Amino acid sequence: MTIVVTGAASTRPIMQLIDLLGSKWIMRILWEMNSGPCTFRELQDRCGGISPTMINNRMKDLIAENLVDKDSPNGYQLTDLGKELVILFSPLNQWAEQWVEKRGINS
Amino acid sequence: MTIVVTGAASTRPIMQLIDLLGSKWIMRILWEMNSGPCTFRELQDRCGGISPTMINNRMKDLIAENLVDKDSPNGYQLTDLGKELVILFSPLNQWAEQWVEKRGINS
DNA sequence: CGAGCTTGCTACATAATGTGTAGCGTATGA
DNA sequence: TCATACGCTACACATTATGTAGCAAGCTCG
Repeated sequence: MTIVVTGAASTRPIMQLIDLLGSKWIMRILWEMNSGPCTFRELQDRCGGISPTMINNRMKDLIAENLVDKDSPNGYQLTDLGKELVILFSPLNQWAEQWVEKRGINS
Repeated sequence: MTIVVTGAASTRPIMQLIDLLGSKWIMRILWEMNSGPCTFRELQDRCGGISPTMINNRMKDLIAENLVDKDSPNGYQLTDLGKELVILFSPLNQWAEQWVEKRGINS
């Protein structure tokens, strides 16, 4: 068996997460929601005018995954679990800085 | 620490990264490549039979972004920069474990 | 040499997914 | 009552991914 990675591929949590995060707009939405609760339409703006169809579908997904909450009086907001996830993005933020620097030379 | 969202959205490094990682298959490919250099077709297998068109396009992207290297005698492999990025995924791995646990209760 | 294998990769028809825009029904405030 | 903002839907159009077939180049082995 060549798969030494740990466990069976498609059922592993990380694979599910990768699938989720790999859906278009999901990471962007999570990132934008980190700056606080917001309405449907404000979220649309924060994401640069993404279509309402998309917002709606993605929010359904995120709610189903327990990363976002809708019942609050403030509109949509991250759940605690969601917040924990987004916090893990910040090393990516730092990495991205140096990535763009190193890349910026040719582009 | 709070992630301060300032500046023009689309030009910020993190946004570029989010765009990249949000492309279908990119995270999966990066993750799979972490278990070592491999050929085009083996990578296809690791990713569960993804289409060659997709592999080819994504590898072009990853090479252009300086995350993957093709000229090695071993086929495709992560660059140092690529390795650094994939390392940042491991907290996600841990998070995913408890996410699936907590989610499993209601579903 | 030459048959058989694997390699990276392309072509292209079909299916899936995302976009853009208009607008509905409800709430809220003036 | 009228205007405005809300969450959300409908739907035609565009973009992107999939699946399958197959090519040209490079082994390897008799």
